[in-house]
Amino acid sequence: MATASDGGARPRSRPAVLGDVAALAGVSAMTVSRVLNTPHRVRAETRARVLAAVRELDYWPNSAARQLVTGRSGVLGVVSIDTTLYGPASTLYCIEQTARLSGYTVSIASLSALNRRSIEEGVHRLRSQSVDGVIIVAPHESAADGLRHLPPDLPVVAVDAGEDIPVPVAMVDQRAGAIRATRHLLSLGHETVWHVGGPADWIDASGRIEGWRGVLEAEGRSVPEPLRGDWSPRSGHQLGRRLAADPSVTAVFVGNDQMALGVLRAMRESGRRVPEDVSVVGFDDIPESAYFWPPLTTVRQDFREVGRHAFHLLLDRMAGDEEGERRRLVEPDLVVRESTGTPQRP
Amino acid sequence: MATASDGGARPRSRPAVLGDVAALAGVSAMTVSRVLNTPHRVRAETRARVLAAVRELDYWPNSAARQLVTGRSGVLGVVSIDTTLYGPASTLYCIEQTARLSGYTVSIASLSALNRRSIEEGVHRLRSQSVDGVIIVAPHESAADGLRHLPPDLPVVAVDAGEDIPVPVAMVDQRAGAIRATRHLLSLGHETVWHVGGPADWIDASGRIEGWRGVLEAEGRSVPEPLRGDWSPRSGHQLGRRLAADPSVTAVFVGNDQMALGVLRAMRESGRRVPEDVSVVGFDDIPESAYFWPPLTTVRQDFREVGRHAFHLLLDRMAGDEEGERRRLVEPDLVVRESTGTPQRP
DNA sequence: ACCGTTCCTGTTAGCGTTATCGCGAAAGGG
DNA sequence: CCCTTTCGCGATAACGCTAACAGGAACGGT
Repeated sequence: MATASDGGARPRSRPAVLGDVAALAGVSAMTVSRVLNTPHRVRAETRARVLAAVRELDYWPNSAARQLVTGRSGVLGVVSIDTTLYGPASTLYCIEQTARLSGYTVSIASLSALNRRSIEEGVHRLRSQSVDGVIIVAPHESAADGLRHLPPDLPVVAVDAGEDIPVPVAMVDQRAGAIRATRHLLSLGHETVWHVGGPADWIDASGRIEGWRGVLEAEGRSVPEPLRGDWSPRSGHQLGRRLAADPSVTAVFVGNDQMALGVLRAMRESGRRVPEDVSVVGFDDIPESAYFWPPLTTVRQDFREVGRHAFHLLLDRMAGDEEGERRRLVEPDLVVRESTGTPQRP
Repeated sequence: MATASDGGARPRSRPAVLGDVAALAGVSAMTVSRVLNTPHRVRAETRARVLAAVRELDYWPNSAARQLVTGRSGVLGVVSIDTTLYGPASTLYCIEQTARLSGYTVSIASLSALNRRSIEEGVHRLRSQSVDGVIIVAPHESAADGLRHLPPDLPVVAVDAGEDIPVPVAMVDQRAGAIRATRHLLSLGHETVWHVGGPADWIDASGRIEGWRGVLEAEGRSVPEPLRGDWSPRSGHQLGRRLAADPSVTAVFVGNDQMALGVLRAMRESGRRVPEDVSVVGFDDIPESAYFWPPLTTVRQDFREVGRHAFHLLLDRMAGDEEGERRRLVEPDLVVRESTGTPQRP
């Protein structure tokens, strides 16, 4: 034993283990374990002695050993697409914050590609690190296939996913957001509303299109063919030019704020004033939106709330609730700024 | 044994362990372990039999057991401030990508506050999950104190940190970026350059101020008092108004792109044209910058490169290189767009 | 006085993996 | 042909912790 030759415990080389603490406190290893896990089951005086020894030796439990015997690791996995994007980054951030409060650590696996294989691989990487559960942030249609073929014994929930998948889902109600944005524009007096949407296989993009189309149809307005961008300002700019060239366009609902930025620029370049000639609404409410020119009317998504919901759904799942909630929707808010107004007819 | 009553191995309830594979392949557990860790030390034929059994049973090693005996977990920790910010998010993303290629998983600990205690707590959380090493992303002066009081036996590197700390550092050369931005403005013919900087205790903010001031002093120009914002568009807007009110201001170097956005808006609101009346340079090159109005001249930081460097520094550290590199700087690039030009004197 | 009960602590036996040593067989060297 | 060396594999003993049981002491009710 190294402890013997240490002659006390001062210049310890090897980190202290349970046995060292037990020896110093004059109790069994089991009692030390109990002090750490179920303190109320140990006499106050003994507990104090053990805790003193813990502090003296600077003892910290070995998570691997604990995990080996309990079967739980206290680690959650998050499989996510590009965490550089505002939405996923915010969601991840909030998942971590929430998880921490409940004593969980979060491990991540970012995806470069997005398909069944990459998702399986991401889940697998985390699983082989023995995570207790996994949250998947992959808002793509193509991800659904991955979500249907998960290891059956691993608790999983998804953020932003379609309707017909076998895991619980937390997400912002995209339809509701699109409905609010579109109604807002109609209520200002616009004949109809054009749409610049996100890429075809994004769940969010589809939801927003549905909501937008639904309102127009319900109100009996003409439904222009939606344009599809790739979320980037560049694509918004390109598509914005097409819309700017059409004088009948007076209101545009854009799928996210970054593309809306591109649209704003395209309008300006084409000499169409916002909001006098054309009204523009975005989606997301990124921190920059309020400082666009003009400040952007947009739909705010509470990603923090989504993260919280996802975590709690997962917690239910890990507790074994097979019949828990299957879907938690977060209501988005319309933030009206200066990029929308009553159309001014010549 | 559950295996016995399983009657084969088809409807397994309990996940397979090493012993199950060994039994099926007709070898000892140790041989299976060798096939997985040092395949070349096993006869090809035996190896094939074992691998077949591994596939048949869908065996995956238990990381906790492995870790318990080897002492290594294959997990890296990243302690970071708000990973919603573009810089930290990008860095984190790239650390994860790089780490994955070397077989490491990444666990995260975001900080809400930033001081010695919060950093120690973050490092501690990860450490108690037995990470093999930690990367700290905390670009604050106040973090330095935390960096000086780390557990001595844990490999740690930092991203964005001051000069006098005892761990290796990877970062963008902020001074160099500021120097390029300032020289660019002077070369266009501006008398001097104003500065809107980040919060006082941010390392990056200090570096940018130093670079900016250094150029002005070297060129014998007057050095205006720098203004300090908080990185947000809002603060850039407020400070931009002050600058817009001063007709002698013709060039502004702003500490990040978001504040630059606010400055652009303030200038416009005050009737000062960019770049005809005032030139503006930002820092970061966030994806939106090219679509600001006007498109923003800015300094691009390659966060991906920073992430890569940080990981490799940590790898050296974990290999035991006490005397490895201590500082890796990444050169930033000036991206000239349309927010800068020759001052037009009346 | 006796018999549950409750409280507190210890003993034993793993959890699933790899380090280490050992042994027989095959291979190389004189 | 004998003596080393290498190769391929197995037996055993940890790694550090907790589940499960066991047992003694103290307590209260009959």
